[in-house]
Amino acid sequence: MTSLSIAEAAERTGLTAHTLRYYERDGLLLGEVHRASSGHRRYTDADLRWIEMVTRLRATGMPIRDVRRYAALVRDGDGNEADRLALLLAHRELVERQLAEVTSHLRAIDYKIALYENTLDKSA
Amino acid sequence: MTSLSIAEAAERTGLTAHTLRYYERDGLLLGEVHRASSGHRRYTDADLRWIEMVTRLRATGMPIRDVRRYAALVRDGDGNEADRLALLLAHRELVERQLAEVTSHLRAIDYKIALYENTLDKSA
DNA sequence: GTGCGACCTGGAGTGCACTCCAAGTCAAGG
DNA sequence: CCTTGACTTGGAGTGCACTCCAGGTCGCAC
Repeated sequence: MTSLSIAEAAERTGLTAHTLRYYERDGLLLGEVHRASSGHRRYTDADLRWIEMVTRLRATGMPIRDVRRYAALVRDGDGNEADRLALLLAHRELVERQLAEVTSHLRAIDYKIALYENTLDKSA
Repeated sequence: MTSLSIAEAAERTGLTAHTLRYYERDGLLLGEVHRASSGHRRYTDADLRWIEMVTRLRATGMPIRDVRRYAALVRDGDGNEADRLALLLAHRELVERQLAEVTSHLRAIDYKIALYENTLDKSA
């Protein structure tokens, strides 16, 4: 169980140190990150794994507020798995709808691109 | 060529009247929307088609700033098709990367979902 | 024991994309 | 004429997610 400084954790997770502190302050983590005697944060593997999950949720567009809610459920421990599942399922639904929407808009943009490529071919 | 009030245009485009005014003010449209003698905006079919394109660009994550740049190119007329194409191609590239990223994060979340479904199955 | 670099905190600031407000205009209905 | 409702404007306000700052602490190297 290695334990990393905030700078190292930032590098591992792809977040900034600022963001790591912000997530902790805002209740997105499972608790306070352990501190060294100096008061500096020390991130465990478990911390990093959780932060990776948070990153996945954020990268798929889940608002901070909902990540916080999910974190609260996990923090509360066993017994609310159904709630966690419901939250994740709702999120997946949303993401899939968004993926479909973006894909369809992208196709329309592709069509436009093809038009421009045609125009430029002819004029060349 | 019908011509619609801002409320009607809002309904057709799925944007709010506020947003339509904001887009116009911010240079995302191809020019000032025509006004009735009362000073009220009157949207033409061409306006709506352009707004639809803006909506597609926005819905795929293009920042306002870039939509404005694209609008400026179109407004400037013939001769810069290569620039427009480059802008759209760059955008497509970005969107595709994002789609891939979101999809891969979603798969990881799906895995988590499967774990919860398992847990709940067993305990049921 | 002084300087340095990495870190700490509470709180303020930033950028983006809207979103809303106050005060006013206009055309139509009663 | 007066009211009503849909609109106009410039500008202020909001929500989100960071991002940064000032002032301070800690432990190590010189």
